[in-house]
Amino acid sequence: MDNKNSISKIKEAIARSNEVLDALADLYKVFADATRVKILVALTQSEMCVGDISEFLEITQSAVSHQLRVLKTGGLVKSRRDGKTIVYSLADAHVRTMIDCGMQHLTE
Amino acid sequence: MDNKNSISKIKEAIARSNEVLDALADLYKVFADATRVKILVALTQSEMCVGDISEFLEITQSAVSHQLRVLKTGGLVKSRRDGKTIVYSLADAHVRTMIDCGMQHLTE
DNA sequence: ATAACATATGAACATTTATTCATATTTTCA
DNA sequence: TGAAAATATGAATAAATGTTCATATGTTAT
Repeated sequence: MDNKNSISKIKEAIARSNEVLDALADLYKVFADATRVKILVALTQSEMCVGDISEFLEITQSAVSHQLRVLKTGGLVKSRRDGKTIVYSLADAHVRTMIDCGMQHLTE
Repeated sequence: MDNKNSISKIKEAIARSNEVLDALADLYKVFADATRVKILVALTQSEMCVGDISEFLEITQSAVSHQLRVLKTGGLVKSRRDGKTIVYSLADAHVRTMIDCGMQHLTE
């Protein structure tokens, strides 16, 4: 059957891009947490240090620090030291695009 | 301080859109699994029944069914009955856009 | 009606994940 | 140098998640 044939073509295509699709899921995983999303959205407005984020999200400094590590490992934020504090900001413009893309889906 | 002031402005903005940001994280959650991503990408090529998906992903029919429910609850796929089988397809064009957006981030 | 087929569902289990607590590290300033 | 401040890290715990197994539901064809 023709349908059968095209399904197996798709199967091959998926198998070929298996690693990419795993990476794609991993990328979405980084966005898939309310705390991280709020951190990212906040960083679209201004760079911030850990203490500021902790304060305005009203969660412990440790929790923020752990989540920032996830975001940094995922390549979504970068950091620089400024005296005693460490200032976080979005890694690049793509992050903003990803958020906008999701928001657009929500608001249809 | 001016920085202090702008941080508290951002805090208010985040608090105001709290529910939206929770929903945004929930949306990303639906994409945040390799099995679901592969199902979605497959569906960008052609609508498919559960058995086809199960076969080409080489996972049990039950697992596929469970994941399709997550995708459907999340509003990413829709289904229609065709005789004995149930055919799944992408819910709308936004899904494709979300995937493209993620892919673009990966391939920079 | 009943057998066969396709899909859905619920319970159980293992794995992952987010947070907290305690503590380590690094920098500033007295 | 030593105390204080800001951040990072590791272990522990609770909650969420994905898969499998067994079984239920719904559809077709005999």
